[in-house]
Amino acid sequence: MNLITKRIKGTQDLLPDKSDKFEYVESVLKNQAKLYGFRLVRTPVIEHTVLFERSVGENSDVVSKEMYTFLDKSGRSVTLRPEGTAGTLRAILENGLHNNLPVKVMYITSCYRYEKPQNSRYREFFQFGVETFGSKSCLADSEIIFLVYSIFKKLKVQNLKLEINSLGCSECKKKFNNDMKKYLEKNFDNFCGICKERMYRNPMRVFDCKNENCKKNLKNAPIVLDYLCLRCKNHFDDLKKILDLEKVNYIVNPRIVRGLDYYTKTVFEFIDNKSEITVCGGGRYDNLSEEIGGPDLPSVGFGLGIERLLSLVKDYDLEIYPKVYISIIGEKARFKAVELAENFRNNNISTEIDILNNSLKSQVKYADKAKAKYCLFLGDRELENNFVKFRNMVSGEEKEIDMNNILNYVK
RNA sequence: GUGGAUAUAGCUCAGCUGGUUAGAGCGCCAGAUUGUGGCUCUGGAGGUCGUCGGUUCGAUUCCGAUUAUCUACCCCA
Repeated sequence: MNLITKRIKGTQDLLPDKSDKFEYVESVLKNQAKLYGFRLVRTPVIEHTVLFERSVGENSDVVSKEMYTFLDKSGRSVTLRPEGTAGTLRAILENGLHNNLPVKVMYITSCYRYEKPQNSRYREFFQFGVETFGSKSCLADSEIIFLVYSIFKKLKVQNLKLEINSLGCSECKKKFNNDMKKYLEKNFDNFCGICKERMYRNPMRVFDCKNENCKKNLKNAPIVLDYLCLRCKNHFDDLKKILDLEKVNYIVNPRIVRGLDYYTKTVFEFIDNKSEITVCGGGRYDNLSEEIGGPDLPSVGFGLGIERLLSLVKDYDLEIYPKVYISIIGEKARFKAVELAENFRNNNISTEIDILNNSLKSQVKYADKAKAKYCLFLGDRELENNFVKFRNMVSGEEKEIDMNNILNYVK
């Protein structure tokens, strides 16, 4: 085969084999979130570019080099969403939902980032996320962490670790960044080029560098947690207390800072022990609403990578098999078979029928592969005497059933 | 953007230091079994050997370029 074109780099075709699993996981995500009181929102894939510049942060890698941004026909700069939070918050504010607090919403959407694809990393990927708006309380933080936990439990995903940290409010962040900058400047020559740039734009992010040398030089660097004001410290301590009470295991890692600029106070990541890949990341973003022109609206949420989650889900249960297969023997039976099939389907019985004009043998073979429960045979003999031959595909048992009674039989 | 690997049938892959007609397994279709799946046997369909160029009497094989895929880094879900 020589197609004129293939799928776009970093995108995936979701074929029936995998889509069953996708549907299953999606239903678990939605059901668990509903248990916690989150309701679904859908926002457009496409937003004005400025929304992401302001929220995710112009200096972040996501905005500065990974966005699908283009001018539409009227010359407006628009962007395919690179994450779910900004659009969700925009929609909440624009539609005035923040007048009834708290607002708890979830979303499952595709996101787009123009980067080089690799393991568990795509240009089009699916994100599940929840956001709680209007609560300063660490109960809101713990609630979403419990939700993630319950999802993994339900899906039987194990070997994940939870790392948490607190970045503090804007005051704490500012003080820390100042000292961090001083520290980095003192050791300026010991850091790699990227870090050197970062120390001026967003010093905290130097912690994300994986360069061994840089890591070494960070050993005596200031620690965010030492800079928390009393309120932030209490918030973080309370969160830990609640997690302890519910026996949720976590590691405090003062080095996780996250790449999206909007995070404040609590941040957390669920990391797969084997691959070290972050499956779920989130935290608090109390200033984001004001950043995009909204009121003071404390918020907390997370994003969870569906593809990454799918690769961790081993077994799942989803009945998708047709119940009945109708095999057709000879020309005359075709119309009767169609009539029967439609009758079954109208009665909520999933039914398949030969549409390839295949031999009877391959028809039954197909029924077997499709895992149909029953196979019906319709040929001249049956038509003449007004019955249907009925075969139980599991036991192999066969019966002749009166045509007028067949519906009750397959039910 | 930087590094590594790969590209042969629908899928997974063989193909020796270059040599007639490019193979296997699985899958698909058919027959053995003239109206019946799972097991077995037999046959069949299906390939511009990623693309372009070079070396050669001759290239799937060697060389160059290009594209695509995978993978590591950066970053993130």
